[in-house]
Amino acid sequence: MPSPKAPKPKPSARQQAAGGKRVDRPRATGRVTLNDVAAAAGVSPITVSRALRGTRAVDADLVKQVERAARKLGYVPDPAARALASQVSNTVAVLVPLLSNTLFVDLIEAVQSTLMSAGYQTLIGVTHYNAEEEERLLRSYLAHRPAGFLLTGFDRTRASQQLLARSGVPAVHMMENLLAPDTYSVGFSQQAAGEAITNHLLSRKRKRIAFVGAQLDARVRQRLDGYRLAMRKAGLYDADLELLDPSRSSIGLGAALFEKLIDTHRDIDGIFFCNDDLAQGGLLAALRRGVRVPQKIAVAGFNDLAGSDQMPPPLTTIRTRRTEIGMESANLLLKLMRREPVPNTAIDVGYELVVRESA
Amino acid sequence: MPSPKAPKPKPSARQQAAGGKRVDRPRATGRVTLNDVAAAAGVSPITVSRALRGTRAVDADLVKQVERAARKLGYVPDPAARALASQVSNTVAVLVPLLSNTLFVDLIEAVQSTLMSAGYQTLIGVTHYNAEEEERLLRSYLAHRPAGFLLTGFDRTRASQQLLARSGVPAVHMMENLLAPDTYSVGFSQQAAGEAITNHLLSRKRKRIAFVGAQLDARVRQRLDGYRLAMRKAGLYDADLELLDPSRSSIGLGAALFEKLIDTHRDIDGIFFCNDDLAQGGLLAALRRGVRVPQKIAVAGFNDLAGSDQMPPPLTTIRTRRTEIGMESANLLLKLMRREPVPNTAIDVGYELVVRESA
DNA sequence: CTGAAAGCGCTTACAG
DNA sequence: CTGAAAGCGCTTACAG
Repeated sequence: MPSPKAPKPKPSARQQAAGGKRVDRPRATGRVTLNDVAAAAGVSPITVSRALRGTRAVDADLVKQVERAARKLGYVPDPAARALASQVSNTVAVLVPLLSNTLFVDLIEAVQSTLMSAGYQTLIGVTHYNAEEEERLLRSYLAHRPAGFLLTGFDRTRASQQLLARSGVPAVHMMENLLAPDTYSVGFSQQAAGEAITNHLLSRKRKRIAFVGAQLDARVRQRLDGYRLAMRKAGLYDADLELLDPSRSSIGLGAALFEKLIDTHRDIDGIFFCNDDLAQGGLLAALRRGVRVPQKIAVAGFNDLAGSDQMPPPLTTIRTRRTEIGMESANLLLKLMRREPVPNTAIDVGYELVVRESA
Repeated sequence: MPSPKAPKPKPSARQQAAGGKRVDRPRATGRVTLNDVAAAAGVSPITVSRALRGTRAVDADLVKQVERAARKLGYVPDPAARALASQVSNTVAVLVPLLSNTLFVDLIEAVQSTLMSAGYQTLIGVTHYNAEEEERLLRSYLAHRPAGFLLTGFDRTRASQQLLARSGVPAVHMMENLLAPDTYSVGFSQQAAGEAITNHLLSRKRKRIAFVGAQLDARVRQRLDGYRLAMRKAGLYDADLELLDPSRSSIGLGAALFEKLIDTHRDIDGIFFCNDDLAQGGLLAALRRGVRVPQKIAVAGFNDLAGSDQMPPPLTTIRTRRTEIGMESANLLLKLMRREPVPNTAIDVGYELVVRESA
């Protein structure tokens, strides 16, 4: 019986190793690596790493040498190796409720172009206005060691909040503002904007102004708060004038809600739709039903989406600065990721009342 | 003078090592690793790796043991480590021309949900209909060792094509079909669809049918080809009836082009807009100008986008199966990534003529 | 069916 | 300002 403790062939392997580089088990990838660049430039790999990233002082001549070698060899850093070694990727995760609302598309386009020029990738996650789905996405993205998060709004699960806090990954919240320690946001007061557009309808001598809302997410509810405030201040608030539907906002839904409203409330003389797609549907339904806008009913929307200026009649609305919010959010996040000092924790970009013919 | 060759303190470090685990230079990450799970389950790390991935046969009991340990410890695999070791990430890059056309948003939503349930991440790149931009994105994504590519259409730079071919990364082309070896696509014949909607206008007794196109990308040109074919077959083709504008498609542009067209061509009795947003703008402009649709001019669009069914009058159009294309493309790519046999290299999902009141 | 060793391509932490 | 060594957390390629 051969002893299981018989000497292993290891010593000979060591002898081979002593003779030069071991060549067994090579996992050739064909990729140009930092080592290749280092060899070509005649420096050590760490110097290449530092020269290319510019994180630490490297002799200017060496930097040039390294850059030349890297360019010549067509070197492209490996993000996976980088992420593994440094424990942080170059990926920023952006979480939005929906892609079918052009509002968020504008936001994303701005974010993506700003982050891309700074060398970051963007991972887009769609939460469908669902806090549980958001939590799931957060968990999955956290495994990728994102460099930062760009989130929409503030209402998320307790677990999501803890996940974010514990991870230490910098995050910026878009579209709303909230003053709280270690909380960064770029947006505007949804409530103030809701109040402003309601006040505009009031200034047009309207007394029976309805609020039509769909989706009913946090931001819609804040606009509703603004509407209530304005109506109460005018002494005209009537809970019966609120038509709230949790379904997804769309042109078709706007048309349906408009018809429902005018069939049940014959005295209405103004409508504030919480989003432009609803308002567009309302305008088209009014046209079909022969309801004159703004003479019989003044109509206002929110967000100033594509097509609102072409409606019959052109829609009065609140223009939100999505592109600006996207850019500012990305820039703020960039600073946080680089651990640079940040002046404001809540940037208010404001909004704009756009008066057209519908109100 | 102390000798520079004095014995280093290393031996003592080695003695320490002999007494247990070396603890110098630990880079604590706090992360639960494969090793932790292996220790808890009482197996080797490779067994954990195999048990969790299900790639190779592992004893059923061991698998359960490992899964229990992983769950208990809250183990989440590290994608960066995985990508580095296996030379392939779990990321699929999706390249679309634009996000502001809901067509592509529908496509992305379908793709993302299909891929996510299969454990893949989606990286979305926007090319802005620019082949150079696409090439840049391709290069940057290739560095991430994507598991697969989902591309829009077929017209890209020569360099992009070579990049793709050399990378060996599987790719599926969406929205069009092309029969070529090692080329996978899910879409429909843009030309046939363009011909079909033109034929529909012809069936409505229209003789002076204009084609209004914007963007003028490959797919729009194919629809134009279909229009020309139908008009020629009917003996009614007139190059003067084509209004082509390279700017980005929008409702506003559609309105402007409609007005330009009717001001210069008083005999037109039908218009095929290459995209629904243009057609919607045209319909709204017709309303403003008092041009009756379809009595005076029949109007048709393409894609069946949101709002087309609410237009005054509802728009006749071609419904494209974006969600189906997205799902089928993702499923096809999934098979290619798993190196499973693939039956068809070009899946035609067809299209649908939706007749409403505008034509 | 299971495992010990090596390696993927970088960066960190020290040291000088 | 520059570098040698170790390590990030996995999987591949062998071996049994």
